[in-house]
This record gives sequence, C-alpha cells and structure tokens, in this order.
Amino acid sequence: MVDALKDRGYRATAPRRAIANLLEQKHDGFTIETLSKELPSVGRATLFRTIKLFLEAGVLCRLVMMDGAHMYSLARVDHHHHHSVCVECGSVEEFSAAVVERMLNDLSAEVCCQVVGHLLELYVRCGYCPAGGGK
Amino acid sequence: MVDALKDRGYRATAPRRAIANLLEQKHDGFTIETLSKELPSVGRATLFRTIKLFLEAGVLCRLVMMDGAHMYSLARVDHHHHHSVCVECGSVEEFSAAVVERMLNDLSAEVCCQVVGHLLELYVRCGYCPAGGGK
DNA sequence: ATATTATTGATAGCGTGTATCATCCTAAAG
DNA sequence: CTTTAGGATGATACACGCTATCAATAATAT
Repeated sequence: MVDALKDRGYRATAPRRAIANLLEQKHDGFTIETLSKELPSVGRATLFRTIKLFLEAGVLCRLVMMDGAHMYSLARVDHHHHHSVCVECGSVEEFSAAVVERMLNDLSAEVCCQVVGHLLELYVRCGYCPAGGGK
Repeated sequence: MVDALKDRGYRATAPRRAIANLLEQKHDGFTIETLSKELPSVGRATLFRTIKLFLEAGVLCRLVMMDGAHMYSLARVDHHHHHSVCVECGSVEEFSAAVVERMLNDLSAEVCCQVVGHLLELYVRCGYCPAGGGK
C-alpha cells in the first residue's frame, strides 16, 4: 500500500508503514476510532491525513453507514464498484453488478440532467455472523 | 406541515409554525445553516429538534451530498423515493424509478444476504441553472 | 554527510449536532 | 376564563469528527 503513496510522490514514513501494515490485515470495514486505538503511537492528525491519502490513491473506500457515520474498507478491486455492509458485524462485500450500471444509465436518460456522480450503499445482514441468518 | 406534528402528538408552537411556513416556500434543497440565518429568532437547538421531528414525520428528507454534508428537502411524494440533487444550484428532484426498485431486487438475490436498507443519491447538473448546460 | 523539505504530533479550532436545565407556553381540564 | 401539568424553548456547554497551525523531526536528493 505504501507503494501507492510513493507512486504519487509521497514519502514512506514509519507511521504510514504502520498504518498500511495494519490495514492490510483488515477484511472488514473499520472506523478511524478503531485504528486510533490499535495504533496509539500514531497521532490522530497523522491518522486522518494518511487515511485521506489512501482514499485519494484509491486503495481505500469510504462508506456511509445507515446512521451517517463513516467506515472505511480496503479497495480490493481497482475499478468502480459499490459496497454492501453488514449492519451487524461490519463485513464489507464489493460488487460492481451490471444491474447497477444499467440502472444508472437508464436514470441518466430519465432525469433531464447530466449525471455527474452517485452514491449507493447496500445495508445487509450477512450470512456469516450470528445475527445474520443467512440468505 | 404542523398538522403532521399534531397528528403525532406534538404541540403547534410558534417556532414550529415559523419553521414550517418557511419550509413550505422551499423548492430546493437547503441546509440547517441557511435556515438558521433566515430564522434568527429561533434557537439553533430548536431548529435541529424540529427538523428531526419533520424527518421522522416523513415530510422532510435528508440528503447526503457528494462531500458528505447534509441537505434537506421537502418530501413531495409520500412513498419511498430517491433524489437527484443539482451540484450547482441545489435543486432537488424526486424520483421513484422502477429501474431502481428492480435493481435493488436483483441485487438482493445477487449478494448472499438479507438486504435491510440502502442509500442512493444521484448528483447532477440540472438543465435550469446557468452552469447546468441542460440534458 | 548534508541540506532540503515533506512529515509528524500536540494543540487549538471548526462545524454539526446533542444534553442539560431553568423558564416559558400550549393544551386541556375545571 | 382561569388554572395547571408537562411539553417546548433557548442559552449554554458539551460531544464528535475532522482540519489548521507550527515547531520539531525525519526522509530523500545531492
């Protein structure tokens, strides 16, 4: 992940490496608060700054939860995609379903405007956590 | 609009009436900050509380903008719908396109989970403001 | 090795929203 | 119409997430 920063002209510092190492272990969505507790040696400001850099580099995604709070997750695919977040356990799945793109195209035609962006989040109970209940 | 509050057991007070009167004039999305300036006589806390009540009553919708900020708009239809917001002028259109519902159904089947909610916002340049450029 | 300059972390600050609480006002009962 | 109980208000302080500042530090180029 630090390479993504180097490629963009940023330095590979100890805090950034520490954050990257931790993030690479993450399979679920996470909050900055969580990271801050897991990396007490890294200052809060640096944490926020580094997360922002990773977002800009495209290796992280920002999710909007149902209550408006933010979570972050690794971008495992490099093309445009959306997320389904488990509201119980926080696990995140990425999908780039054709139905979504088709719908967005249809909508562009339907609303009499030029569509310049969108936000789509799916909130689910996943099949793997106790509360989920499966499909 | 105050009737919606009365129906839910809340009182029709002067601040609530003032807010409702102002909101009924609004055709576009607006922020709390805007309202606060337009209604300096109403305390900030009351403003936030009243907006929350209107949201719960379903006469207002909360929009998430591209930068994560919040805007609000009148709910002109009473069934489930989504919004397209002009990033230039803030005008809001409501739509409940069948394509959206169909897509959500398709997705429910595709992701191996029980879908419990979603968030969908469309950001556009509308055809009516100078910067829009039309369809 | 040295110089340059990006980066850090502590701190203060900002924006948005909420908790508190004494006071006030609405709605309803008499 | 008057009284009254408790919902509602607004000033304030607080909480939360995030950014600006800035002196000190550390990573890269030479």
